[in-house]
Amino acid sequence: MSETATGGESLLFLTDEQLRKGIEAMFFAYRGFTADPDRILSELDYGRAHHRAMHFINRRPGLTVNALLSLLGVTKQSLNRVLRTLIADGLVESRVGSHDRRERHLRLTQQGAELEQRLSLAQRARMRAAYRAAGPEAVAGFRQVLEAMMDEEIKDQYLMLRDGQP
Amino acid sequence: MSETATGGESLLFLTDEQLRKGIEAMFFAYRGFTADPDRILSELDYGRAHHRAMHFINRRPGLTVNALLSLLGVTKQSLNRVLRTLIADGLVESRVGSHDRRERHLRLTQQGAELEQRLSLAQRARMRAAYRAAGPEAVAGFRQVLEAMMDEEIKDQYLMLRDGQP
DNA sequence: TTGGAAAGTCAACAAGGCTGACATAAACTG
DNA sequence: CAGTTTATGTCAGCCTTGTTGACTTTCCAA
Repeated sequence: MSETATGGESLLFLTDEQLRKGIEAMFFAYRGFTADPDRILSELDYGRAHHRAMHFINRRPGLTVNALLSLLGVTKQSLNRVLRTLIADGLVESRVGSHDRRERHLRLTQQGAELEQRLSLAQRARMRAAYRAAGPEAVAGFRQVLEAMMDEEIKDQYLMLRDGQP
Repeated sequence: MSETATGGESLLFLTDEQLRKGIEAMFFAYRGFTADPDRILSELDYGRAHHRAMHFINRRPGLTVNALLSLLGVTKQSLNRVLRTLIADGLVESRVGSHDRRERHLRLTQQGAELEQRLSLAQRARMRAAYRAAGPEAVAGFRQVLEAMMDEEIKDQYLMLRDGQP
């Protein structure tokens, strides 16, 4: 099989060498991705898990515990521990569902929204700098590759979140 | 300031909305990125930390503990725990440096190289599928954005690894 | 009215981060 | 040569965040 061209299109970007660079880029970039919020969180005695929970609660106010569980991909026991501290600290509010009273609907309190904003601002600042440095075409490619890398079920959730009422 | 054009170029890709999508894409994609090796590792009673160590030892055979430490961004105590099990299990070999005998130089054993290959193969398979689905232009953008997202010192290490003798 | 879903809780455990303290050997420096 | 610095390893203890398993309470829906 020719290595330089197949069907008229170069496949050099699929070499193990290229893949390896992508893998290492993902690894190192993810460190940067979480670094800024992590710094803020550690001052407040919270962790990444708290940030993630608050992010999605902010994105979908009133979502149920089950829905959050499925977005985060962790067990309810693990989430519950985080959620309990957030509720105890007055950052998250848990309301019994009106339609189905077994469900708990979660939303950020004023105070929770403020912290979420602070974390989100820091994370967006880095992302914005990266986007600006790379340019719009690169950003489109960035998102395409990431989306293609997701597990199917997770991608469905991502798309729903991405395209639901923004 | 105009929102639609600045210097003749649209900046719509820098809206908070776009940044948010990128942030969520990073989060969900990273799950996919680690999912396949994680499955293999959990069967063998190893974790992600073992994989990361083996990856870089494979990439730079003979690298010192300090160099590995700095690539991974963890403490020596944390790394040592992982390294000790890898050495005990015969996956990694530690040799006293010939020039500076304080240093330990790390390399994969035959057996270690086999496991590394297995993990790497799984991870590359997903990456390859994502690359193929997105196409070469997208892949270039993907890497550009990731590189722009890294911390400076980490980026230097990444570039050295990326461009050092391949 | 009963089955099962949603949620919460308790207990126990593991991985993998962290800090601090200390030991050793080797290399470097004055 | 004496003293300091560097590279590494190790012990002890702590934290976060993940896991499983067992069990309860609530309460909707068939």
